[in-house]
Amino acid sequence: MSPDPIPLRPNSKRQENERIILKAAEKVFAEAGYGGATMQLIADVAGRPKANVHYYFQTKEQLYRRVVSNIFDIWLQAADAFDGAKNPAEGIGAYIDAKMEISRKYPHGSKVWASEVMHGAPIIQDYLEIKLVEWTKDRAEVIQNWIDQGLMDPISPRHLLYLLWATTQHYADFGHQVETLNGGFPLDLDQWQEAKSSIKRIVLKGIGAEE
Amino acid sequence: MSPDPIPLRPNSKRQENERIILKAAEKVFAEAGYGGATMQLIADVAGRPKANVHYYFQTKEQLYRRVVSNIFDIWLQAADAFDGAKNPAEGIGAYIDAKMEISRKYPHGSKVWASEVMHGAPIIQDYLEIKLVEWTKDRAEVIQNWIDQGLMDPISPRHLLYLLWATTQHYADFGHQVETLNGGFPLDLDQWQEAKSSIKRIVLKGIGAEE
DNA sequence: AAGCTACCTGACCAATTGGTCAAGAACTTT
DNA sequence: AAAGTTCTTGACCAATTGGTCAGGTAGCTT
Repeated sequence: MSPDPIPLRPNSKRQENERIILKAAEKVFAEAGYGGATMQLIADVAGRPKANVHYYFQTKEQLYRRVVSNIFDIWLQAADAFDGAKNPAEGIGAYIDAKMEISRKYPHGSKVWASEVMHGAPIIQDYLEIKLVEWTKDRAEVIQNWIDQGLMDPISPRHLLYLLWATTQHYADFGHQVETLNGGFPLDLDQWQEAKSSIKRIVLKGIGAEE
Repeated sequence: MSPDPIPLRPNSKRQENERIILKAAEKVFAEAGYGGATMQLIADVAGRPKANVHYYFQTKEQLYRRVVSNIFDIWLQAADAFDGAKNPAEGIGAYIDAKMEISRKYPHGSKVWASEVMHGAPIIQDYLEIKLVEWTKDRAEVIQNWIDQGLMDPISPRHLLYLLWATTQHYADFGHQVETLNGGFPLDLDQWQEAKSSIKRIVLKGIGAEE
């Protein structure tokens, strides 16, 4: 019934073309939102006819889902920085660095993710309810351990995590605002560095975890 | 040529109907984004035929612009909390309270605003480039004064403001995520209180401005 | 060179979109 | 009660949308 053109052994051509389309889609979804994005525009940005996009991704929703889960995986990976550490200053410091690098390197993906969650996560509820809940629980426990060991002040781990997420995402999601307030120019590398150290300074001192 | 049905002395009926439509529009724009929102859905939520919505707001963009500027004005008003204060703990503390109240009371509007900025502020560039730039400059000066008076640590005022905006907005914009991580329930009043005091505690200590 | 599979795409379609309009209903003002 | 204004809305339209499909090409395997 369904032709289902997905080959058994992923062809290199398919992989490459999917990559190009996903990159274009990420940009268009980020700039226009899910509802505002059109398959035609994605096709144009990817430099191919619309039917070709539909050859690789049958529906708009499938394409969108791939874009979202790609960035979500990157997002979760930043947790590695968290895990190896033996004290809050090291762990949270590294986590801030990692998340800021994500905001800098994947601004489109960050926006797509933010947009998705903001609109009630209609497409990736399952991700949120399983992976994220688990991830948060683990990390909150790490923080609680630090508190119990007297390595930092007794602060609600959950609200600390929200502060970290919000602040680091801000530089991607509200990048346009940040840019406007920077005289119309994107932050340069020095300014990114300044942002990172400002955040780390406030947060680490704020939770009583200075080195 | 254009009928232009706007009466010279704003009728009370018009005011009331505009209010109802604006409220419905705010919700729909927040949940679906500008591109995903439809005039038909807004009309349905407002409980009136689509043509009636078009009677009060000629175009989708005009309606949207009104929704966005309404929330932006509320957002800027929170600055009052900032201004009256004589030291950072009081000023920034009050500002955090005010912005958290906005997140709690106007979650739809906050999302619309966030969405607009995230997509490059195509509709309200002018607002951003004039009002916001000015507002930020003023507030940054207030913070700089506090620093110069030795009332707080020497921290980049700009990045501190970003941290405040991001964190307080988070509870509205990412309300769905917060709710999911709260077992599927919205924060109750005690939890909002806990959020506020956690943020204040971290930030005020973090900038060296404890009372 | 024949056969198979993956890839490609112009033309097309049903559904939905923002927006219009004309004809009338409901108020105010005179 | 007539005249003028504001409000209301079903029916309609041109444009755009996501998605389909048939007929073709390119490249590997035998």
